[in-house]
Amino acid sequence: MSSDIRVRFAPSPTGYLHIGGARTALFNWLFARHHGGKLVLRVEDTDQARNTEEAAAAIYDGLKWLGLDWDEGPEAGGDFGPYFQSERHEIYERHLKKLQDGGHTFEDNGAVRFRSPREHVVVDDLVCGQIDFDLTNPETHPDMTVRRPDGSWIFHFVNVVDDIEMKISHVIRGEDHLSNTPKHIELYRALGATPPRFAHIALIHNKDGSKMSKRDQGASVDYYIKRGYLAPAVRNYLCLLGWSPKDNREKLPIEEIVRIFDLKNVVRSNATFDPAKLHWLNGEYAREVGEVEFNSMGLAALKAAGVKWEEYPEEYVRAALQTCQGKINTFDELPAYGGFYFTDDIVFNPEGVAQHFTAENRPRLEAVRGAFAALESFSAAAIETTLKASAGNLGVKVGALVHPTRLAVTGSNAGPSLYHLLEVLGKEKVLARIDRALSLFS
RNA sequence: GACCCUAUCGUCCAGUGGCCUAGGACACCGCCCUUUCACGGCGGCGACACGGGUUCGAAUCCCGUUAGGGUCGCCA
Repeated sequence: MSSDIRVRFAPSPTGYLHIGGARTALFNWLFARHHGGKLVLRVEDTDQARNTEEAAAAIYDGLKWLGLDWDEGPEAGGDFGPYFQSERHEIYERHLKKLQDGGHTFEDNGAVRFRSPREHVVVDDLVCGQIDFDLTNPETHPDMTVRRPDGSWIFHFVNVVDDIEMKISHVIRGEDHLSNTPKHIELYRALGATPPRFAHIALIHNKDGSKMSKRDQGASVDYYIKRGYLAPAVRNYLCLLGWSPKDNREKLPIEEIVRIFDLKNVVRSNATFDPAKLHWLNGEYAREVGEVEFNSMGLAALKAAGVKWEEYPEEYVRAALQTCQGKINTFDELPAYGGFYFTDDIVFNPEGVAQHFTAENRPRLEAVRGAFAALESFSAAAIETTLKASAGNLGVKVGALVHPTRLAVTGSNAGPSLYHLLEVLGKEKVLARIDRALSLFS
């Protein structure tokens, strides 16, 4: 399906993809994909920063990770390039000439400024509705500069020129640009162009209500990549920030969101980023990913935490990780959750020790050890049967044996299914760990 | 300060004049399930910022106030 709909994401190369920018890119992407239009990626590097390519690469990485592919732009090419503003001087020059020829500019200390027509401008925003701006007063709405004395360009101008040249039909961007829009519209008109449709989406805030900025933890997409979040989960969560399917569904496949996405359903008020909800959503996705993906994500997280799983047999590693799936929400929780599989140097939880390594429990753990030692097949089923039989013999609840045993073998009060974890660990290791734990009893 | 946007549970969303004693999700708290922790199930806590209108009837419409956010750059 072809369409004249063309949208763009136009970040400046800051070296990382801001979560708010990601959401803006996402909404542009959804809009483009929904309508069968095109998404253009344009790098706004008018400042001609040194390492533009490198800094921009970080943004590509973030977009790619989120699965937001662009149809035109860096790495993709296209008929409306170049896609770096620093390479578009001639184009800006041409439009400036047009502006000057039309008598829309004046010089001010070497800078070129655009003379506002001084009228009311109505912005008909797809999200915010019709807004009437009164630009008649130069005191409150000064004429904007278009070009500096040193020849470099001002954002507003190049932004508008590029959108004209790239035939952008819809500008979907952050609400922080809403107040600038009437000025942009004046520029479009002075350049003889029809303004695109605008859609300003509300900003994303921190818990304390402040605008999310680079300083804030979790403000960069990279943060979630490093912490082992799943891209579909982060993307799904971002969709929910300012948009909803209107039927109370929270977890939706991206294909479904593309299908039903509509700017009409975009909320007008600011949203607060809620890490807890993302954490939950990620867990929902982590529970349903395939074994292969779960394990590879898990191994990456273990490696990042310095856990040396490479020294263990492949089958052991695979089985160990599988006992953890369904239990953790994000992969950065894995080292603490299942790290005991990959070291014999168990660190015991102090509260657990005080609670379970008691004089009363000593003979119980010894009994468990004895029963395990006598086991032919060290399978989860056999272990369970044995442990329950031991509890029966001792006249105690199963829990009275489970807790000390778990603590002795893993050092923790919580973890994967005890029976399965013991099976994975194997008889030899289990007995050795119980012996060591026994020596720690008060 | 001027201009603009916004205003429903702590948070994210439903709700567009009567179906609302306001619904869902996250978080939190109970109970159940259970070898732990999770998951899951059940239940609880919890909001229409305030004041005026309009209307037979307002969370929903209008005005004002307050609050939050944004923009007013030779930053992007």
